[in-house]
Parts: sequence; C-alpha cells; structure tokens
Amino acid sequence: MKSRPTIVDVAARAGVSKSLVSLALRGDDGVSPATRERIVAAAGELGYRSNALARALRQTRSMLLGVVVASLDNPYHTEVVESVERAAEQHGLSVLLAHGARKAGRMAERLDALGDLNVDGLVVVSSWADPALLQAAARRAPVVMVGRSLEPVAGIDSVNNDDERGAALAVGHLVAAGHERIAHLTASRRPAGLARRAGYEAAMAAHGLAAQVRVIERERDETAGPGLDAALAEGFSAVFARNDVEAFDVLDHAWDQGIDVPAGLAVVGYDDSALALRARPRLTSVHQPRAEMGALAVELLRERWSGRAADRHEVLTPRLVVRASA
Amino acid sequence: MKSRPTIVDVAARAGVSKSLVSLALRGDDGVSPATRERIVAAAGELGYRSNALARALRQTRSMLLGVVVASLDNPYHTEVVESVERAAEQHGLSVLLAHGARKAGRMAERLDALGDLNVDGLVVVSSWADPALLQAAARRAPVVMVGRSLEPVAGIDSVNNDDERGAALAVGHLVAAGHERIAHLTASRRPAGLARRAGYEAAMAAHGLAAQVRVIERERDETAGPGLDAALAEGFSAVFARNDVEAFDVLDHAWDQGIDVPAGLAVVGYDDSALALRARPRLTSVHQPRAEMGALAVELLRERWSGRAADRHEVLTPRLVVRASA
DNA sequence: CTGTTAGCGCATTCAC
DNA sequence: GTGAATGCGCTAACAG
Repeated sequence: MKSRPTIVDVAARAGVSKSLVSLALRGDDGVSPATRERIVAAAGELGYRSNALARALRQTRSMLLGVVVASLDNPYHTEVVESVERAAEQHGLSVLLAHGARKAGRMAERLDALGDLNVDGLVVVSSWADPALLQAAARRAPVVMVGRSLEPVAGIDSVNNDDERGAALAVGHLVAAGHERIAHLTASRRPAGLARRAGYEAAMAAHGLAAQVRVIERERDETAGPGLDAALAEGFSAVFARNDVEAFDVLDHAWDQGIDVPAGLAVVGYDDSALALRARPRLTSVHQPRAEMGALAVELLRERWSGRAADRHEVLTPRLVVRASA
Repeated sequence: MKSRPTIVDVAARAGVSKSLVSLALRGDDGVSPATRERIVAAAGELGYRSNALARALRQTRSMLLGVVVASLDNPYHTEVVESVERAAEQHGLSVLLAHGARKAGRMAERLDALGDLNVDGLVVVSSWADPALLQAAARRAPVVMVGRSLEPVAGIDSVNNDDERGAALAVGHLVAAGHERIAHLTASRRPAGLARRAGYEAAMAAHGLAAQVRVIERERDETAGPGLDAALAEGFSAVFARNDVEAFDVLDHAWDQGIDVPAGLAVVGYDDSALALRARPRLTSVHQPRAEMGALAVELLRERWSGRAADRHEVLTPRLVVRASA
C-alpha cells in the first residue's frame, strides 16, 4: 500500500550510514554489537525488509529459481514441482512458478518472463519441450529439464526416470501374475510415452508375448471415449497404461462395462501420483522417485553455477508399487 | 549464462543515447522513424530484453501479481488460479505463483517473499487464511482473498460464491427428485464448509426435513475411512458433500459397498471441478463461476490501484450442474 | 576495528 | 534528441 521503508530510513533512525545497515543486517563482522543492536531494533520498528529487486539488480545472483510446469492438472507434475521447491528452499532459493507451458508459444513467453526477472536457473517440468526454446532460455540461465526429450538437448541438463525399465517392471509383474494378453494403452506421441511404449514392446518380446499397442486419442477435458471402449472390448486380460491419468480412465470405462478389476482386467499405471490412491480399486503403478528428481534438478543447477560446463543427463530407477488393481 | 545485453549496449550499437533507446522501444512518439528503426534493429541483433527488475525498481509499478494458493492438489484451486492468470494477462500483468499456504507459517513466508519482490497486488486462493497475515501483507500491496473468511477482514477485498445458496440448490435438486433422507457430509470446520453446512441446514428446514450432518475426519493423503462407511451405512438416500473431493470419496466408498449411484444413493458435490468429470458416475455438482471470480479478483486490485479505499466483498451466484450422480 | 563515502547495476523520466 | 537524476541496496576503497 504505502511506500515501504528503505535502507535509508533505517539508517536515519539508527543514526548511521546505510552501508552499515546493510552490513549489520547481513551479519557481517566489523559491526560493534551495540550498533548492530540499534540497527536491528530500528529495522524492526520500521518493519523494514530489504528490497529483493534492488538486491538482485546489484548482485549477480537473484537467488530466484524459475519453475515452468506444463500444466497444473496432472498430479504427477505438481508433485515434482513440490519436490523441486523443497530442495530449492534448503539452499535459500525462492521459487517462481509458471504454468501452462503445454503450447510452445506460451512456454516461450513464460520462459522469457522468468528470464526478465533474472532468475538464476530454470527447471522445466514437462513431458515435452521444444529444444530450441530450451536453448534460447539457457543463454540467460542454466536450464534443467525434468522429463524426457526425444534426444539429449545440447547445453541442457536433464533428470528422468528410466521409462523403459519402468515399463518392463509393469510387464514383468503382469506376466508373473499369469497374464499373456497384455495391452499397452497410450495417447501420447511424446518422448516419455514413446519410451514406455518401447519398453513395453521389448519386455513383451523378452517374455515371448505379442505386443498389443492401442493408441487412444484423448479429448481435452474428457476421458477417452469410444476408442478406449473398443480397446477394452478386445478382451485383454491386462492393461499397462501410459500414465495414471489414462489408467484412471481405463478403470472408469471398465466400471461402465461391468468389467471387474483386477479379476476381469488387471490395470497398471505409471507415475504413482495421487490419482493412484484415488482410484478404485487402488492403482498399481510405476513409481517415479520424484523427491530425488526434484533435489537432483536443483543440484544440477548448483553445479552449473559452480562452473560445470559438460551436460549431465541423470536417469533414476523407478520401482513398482503394487496395489489392488493388478 | 553470460551477462545479458543492457540498454547501454543497444544505445552504443545504434549510436544514440540510452534514453532514446528506452523511448523508442516503448513506442513513444518523438522518435524519428529512421532512428527508431535503427534502434529496434540493434536491439534485435543483440537479443536485448529490458530488465524487469530494473524497470520495477525505477517505476512505482512492477506489473507483478502474486498469487498464493493453498495447495496444488485441489483441482478447484488450480482452476481459480488459471482464471486469475488469464485475467492478469489481459492487463499486462505477470503472475508469480506460490503455493503451500495451508500452514500459517508457510503462508506468511510466501506472502513476505512475494512482497519482497514488490508485487503490485496479491491474490490469495484458499479456503482459509489468518486475517492478521492478510492485513500484514496488505500493508505492502492490496490483497484480494478468493475464498471465504469467517467474517470480512478489514482492508481486504474478497471474492466468493454464495455457499448458502449453492447448498440450497443442491438440496432443492435432491428434494425435487423425491429424496427426504438427505445427509450432509463434511470434513471441514473452515468458513466455506461452515457456510455450506448452514445453507444445507436452512434448506432442509425450509423443506420441512430433518438435517443430518455427519462430520467425517479426513486423513492426509487418504480417502476418509471408517467414518464415511459408517455414515453410508445409515441408509441415506442422498448425500450432499462439502466439495467434489469428498463427494468423490463418497462415490468410492459406495462402490466398495456395492451401493448403486444414483439409484441407491444420490450424490451431489460442490465446486464442479475437473474431478466431477473424472468421477463415475459423473458428478452432479454446484458450479462456482471461477472464470468470473478470477477476473473479478484482478478487477478489484485494479480499482485499489486507482485509489478505491473502501473494502469490497463480492459474492457471486453459483449454479447447479446436473450430471449422472443425482 | 568501526564506520563512512562514492559509485555501481539498469531502466526510466525530466529538464534542457 | 541528450545528459543527469532517480529508485534501492550492495560493496570497494577509504578515514577515523
């Protein structure tokens, strides 16, 4: 509302120069205890807080971390964001969150806006991103992509889970339970989806089974319609879905058709997001180690700040969380 | 990464003063077309973007809008955030999103952090907030609360839907469908929950029916357990839940117990969030006009900037969206 | 040692 | 069209 007190106001009130206020408030030595106390008291009385903008402008570091997330409506994404935030906080970094980066145009705009604010680093949480955009952003601040790109993007670090291995875990579990007609349902032609699909196909082959991939187009704000029903009508005994959101849809449609899960149809999802616990029956799902992924993303940025030049692409190992659906 | 080009670099390259660069780039008159073109070209070649921090520091306005949301895991909240963002963009405001304000301590910290960045205004999207915290934040920038507080907080504008009326819509719909044993399930002692409960009780009384409120404690990250089952065992013919999340739980537990919805149990939720479309059967729910709410929140801030001193508390009218669950 | 002065960082604005 | 002042906090160099 009213203009906030500045360092000059504090200095005046404490009867010292503004330089000393700066030193005192940041715990520098070379300030006598008595004076420091006076300054701290003055600051307290005025409700002074240093202006983050001014500080960031003067220093090279803003201590700001930009996080761009594709959308807020996939629980897995928001869970990754939270883990990034936790890690950031531990290093005294403030997170600025931007979302809606599902379209390249908006993604570019968000990245630019964060860059304009002098963020020290960027974390992009998305299952897809235009390499050129990432590289453009990386000219301003180091960028870490949490999620897959088709192939490594030069100059961009990345953190991922091993989608192929995750898919193999799902298939292995279903095969061990005696399933043979195992379908893979996917709606995505994006990298993570492709990797899971490839992992599924490889695992099926390894078990001597025929891969059955069904691509289900998903409408915006809707659960997949007729395509999904048609796929279920084929009589598979088990389904490995590309992610929890789609596994959730499978459960819904199975419910509509009176198919009993898991007896009539076993379902395995991917991400182990909050959705897995909301589902009935509770969803068996491949867990991505998101807490580690967030921490690692921040760690990679810190390494860049310390001068690392070579790209790093970290791939973490997922694990299967078995619940009631398979 | 490398230090970004400044206005001085552009000025040097175009052979003019930096003042003129500033004027030209912001479309001021009084710059000859030829010169302007030279300047724009120079800026383009250098990839110059004005430093948002420096601009905010110089001007009184930062054009930054802070949005604090209780949590990212309630779809209704994130949908409100998106509508605020859309409205903000139309006025050239950038949104800085912060979350995790479920605890007062963290809320205070987030508000402070945004204040340090000189946001021009704050929107708090939450079903609860400590009035003292809001007022503290309001000393730095105008604050709008989207959601209910127990009573109006002096100095803080608010945007809400009429919870009492929404509850009455739900009850009216169920009564019209012939229901008499209508329970209200709630887990919340927070303002919005209380208002809906009061609205439910009033509506039941108006219809000459006995109110049946059941308070179901919800564990973190879990759907309500035994309490919910016990309530369902009482044999109500319809349930009005405090919000979609809890209505979703009701559907799950009904499913567990083999209760057919809506034949054996009609269910109505509140918020009409994305969850309503995920539910099976699709959830009948009270719709809060979130698009208008977001736009209104931004509008209220703009009025404050224009000098309005009196508080405004806007209450919008909800409507019932009838789907399959009731 | 304790504290001050001067100037920086970047874009905007006003008097000339 | 320009130079100088401004906003706010940090910091190098300097004085007591």
